[in-house]
Amino acid sequence: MTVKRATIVDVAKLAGVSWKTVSRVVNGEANVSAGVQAKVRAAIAQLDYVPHTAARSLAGSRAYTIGILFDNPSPNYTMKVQTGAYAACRASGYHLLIENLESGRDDVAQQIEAILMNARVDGFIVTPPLTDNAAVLDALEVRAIPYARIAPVSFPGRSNALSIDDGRAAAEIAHHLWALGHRRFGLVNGPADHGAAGTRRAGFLAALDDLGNTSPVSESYGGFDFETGIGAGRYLLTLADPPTAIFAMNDDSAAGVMSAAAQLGLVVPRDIAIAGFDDSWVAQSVWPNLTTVYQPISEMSQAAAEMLIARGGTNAMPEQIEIPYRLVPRASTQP
Amino acid sequence: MTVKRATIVDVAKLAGVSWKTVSRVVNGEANVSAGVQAKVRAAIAQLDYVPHTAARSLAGSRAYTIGILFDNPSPNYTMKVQTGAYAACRASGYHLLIENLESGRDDVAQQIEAILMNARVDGFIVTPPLTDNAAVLDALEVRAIPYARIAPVSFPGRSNALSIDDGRAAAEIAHHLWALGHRRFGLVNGPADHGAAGTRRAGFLAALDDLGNTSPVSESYGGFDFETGIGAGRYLLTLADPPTAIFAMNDDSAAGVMSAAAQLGLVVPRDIAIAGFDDSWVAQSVWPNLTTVYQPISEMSQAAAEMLIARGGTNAMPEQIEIPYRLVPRASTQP
DNA sequence: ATTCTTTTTGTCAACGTTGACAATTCACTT
DNA sequence: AAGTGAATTGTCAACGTTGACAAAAAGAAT
Repeated sequence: MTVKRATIVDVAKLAGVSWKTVSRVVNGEANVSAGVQAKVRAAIAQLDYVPHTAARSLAGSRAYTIGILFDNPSPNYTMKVQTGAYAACRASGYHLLIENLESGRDDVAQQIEAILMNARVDGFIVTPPLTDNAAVLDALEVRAIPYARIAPVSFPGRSNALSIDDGRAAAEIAHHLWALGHRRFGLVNGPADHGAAGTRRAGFLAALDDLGNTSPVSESYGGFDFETGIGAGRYLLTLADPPTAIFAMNDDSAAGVMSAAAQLGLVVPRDIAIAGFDDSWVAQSVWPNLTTVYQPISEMSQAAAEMLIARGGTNAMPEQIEIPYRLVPRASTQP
Repeated sequence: MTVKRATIVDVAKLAGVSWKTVSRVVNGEANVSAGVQAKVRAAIAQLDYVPHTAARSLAGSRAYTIGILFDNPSPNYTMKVQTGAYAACRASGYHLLIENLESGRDDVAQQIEAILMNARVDGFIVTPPLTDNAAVLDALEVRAIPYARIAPVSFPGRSNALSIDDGRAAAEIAHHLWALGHRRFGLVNGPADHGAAGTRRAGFLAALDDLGNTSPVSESYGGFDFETGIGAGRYLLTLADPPTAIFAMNDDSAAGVMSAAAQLGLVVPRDIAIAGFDDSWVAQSVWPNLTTVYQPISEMSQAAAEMLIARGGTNAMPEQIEIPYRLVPRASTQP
């Protein structure tokens, strides 16, 4: 029924060498003469040989699998993470495993336990907000499971990490709005536990100071979602002296602010300029399209996966890599 | 460094039985006396024993992994599929593997080849639009890889499948709009290759006929995305005798129509009622919130995974399961 | 009691690969 | 020509589990 797959033994027989030699070629080990290499490669191609992952990971120490540990309410974000990691895995013949931790529940410890006990993985890519969850990081380290964090905020330097310069990106937003002539600003903060939101806020405020802004910045607090964005927007826009430009810390809440503006009869960007952060899918699904900062999520994720594949199994000597972001001006802040 | 994991041998020693007996208990095989069962379970619990997936799949025939084969531009959709499948897998100790096929490229055959050659999976969950891609289905069947399709349209009965009654759901939309007093209707079609869109269209039109509708339904054509939704909406709304209610075949394009309405100075739902399909994330991210049909995507996906896990490895005797949908009336069609 | 089933438990060889180590070959020195 | 060390290739035992089959124990039928 099923076509039986060729094994390393078949290849060895065809090439006229021992299996071990084939193994060496497959794994790119040194010290195999060019002639033998060629013979083996030809045999592999002829038989369509593909190593049996389960056998490899049973015999060796690697699992040939990278895991993603996530708990992100935003499907857009999560999918981007996956896309990047997937590309890296496919390139190296690795598999991608998805593990969803629900950190809102009260059995987090058990969930981690269950996941890590079962997971046969060469490393985990950890995404926000888990990146800043000490329990998660501890659990990984106790088991000596390598991991890389994407856009972490707390515990700098604790692990392999990929990030962008949130502060400078927010500052660019400030410059952008300032250049458009705005002088009264509003801010929609993220959830308290999302550290990057804090960094963005600081960068934004510092930049305004540098620019010589004197009027106080109105701040409102919300989650990172559409719903609370509406509330925050309504609050800011009904102040006695409302801002003419609002910076929301992510796109979803920016979309909420736009909705609030519409409900109040305000036209974007004529009456109010709005900027978000992430360049997620919403940014181009609202009208007018949202000015935002492109966060290279899949690039970060891809780099994370490559890192984990390359360094084969250690948390020692963590690497920190910064990936470039990009300001994306769109209609929502047009003059 | 790493805590060595207990193996089946350790458990057997502790319980005072042979490994094979432990294996039997772990796999829930029949013919193990109650007393031995209890002893073995106690030993397993005490040692935190978890079977080694790679070893199992090497020795046995199962891979303890379910794959998702997708090529969906909508992250929301894909994430829902994953969530459902993940729940089913976790419940049975299975792993979830993600494979992304890019059917837009011209090397589809090679991609399938590469994926299926490498994939050690007990079955694939296939999502639209791949569900209706003959090359994909053929490739799976040639290799005798079990699979279940989610919301397929073409090739009915060809495989295990999970679906909703698209036609009846669209008919309910028609009834809903009719009951609100609308008599002039517009339709935004989906891409030609998306069969479910056709089914929805047919159901919608048939229902209007049944209701005694006499005025012709204006149709426009678009993709399934926001961008083309705008174009379709603008077309419909600038007709000489424009509709008072528009049904777009998915939420993204419905959001586009709403945007077009806003650009034309029309107020939803006062001037124009708009309904979508899917109850995706956008539906609640636009204002006013979108009336739509809840598509139980993660339920379908979960059922698909359970099916594949349960029937352990065959495409014979495919099962067809229908999952209930739900009309979700929201503000966009409010009187 | 004795035999015959049936149920329960055990033994052993795969499964396809890697890692440790041994053996061979090769290219230089002397 | 022999000796040396390095480069290349080979052998064999794991890895942790399942499947096929054998053995033992327990029940049922005589």
